[in-house]
Amino acid sequence: MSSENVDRILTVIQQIPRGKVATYGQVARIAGIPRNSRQVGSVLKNLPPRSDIPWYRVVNSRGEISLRDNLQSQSYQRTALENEGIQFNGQGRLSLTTYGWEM
DNA sequence: CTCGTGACGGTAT
DNA sequence: TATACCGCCACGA
Repeated sequence: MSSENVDRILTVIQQIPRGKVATYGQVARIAGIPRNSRQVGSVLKNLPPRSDIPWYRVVNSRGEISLRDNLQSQSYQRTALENEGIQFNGQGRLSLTTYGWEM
């Protein structure tokens, strides 16, 4: 993938305000690569551990954390979001009211 | 070059 | 609600 797209994807994610979340699809569209949300996940996956990119503010279209494996990162993401006031329901999904960024 | 894979998403059934 | 496909495309085998 062109570093161009990678840069745009990261730039978009950095625009997500604290306490709000965006979906992979939204990030992809805004970054200029509609229907290619897989690339967003791919980029985040390759982020260096110490990155200052708020990757945890990116969730899937169903409002869930998309880290099937790695329970470590999974709980880290959930905690990070809850620390920003974002709430989860009993099914591990976000309350719809927590969206608010370009929906 | 071909294939399988995947932090995804939309539509159809 | 759940399962099945399909589109999309970078990446590595």
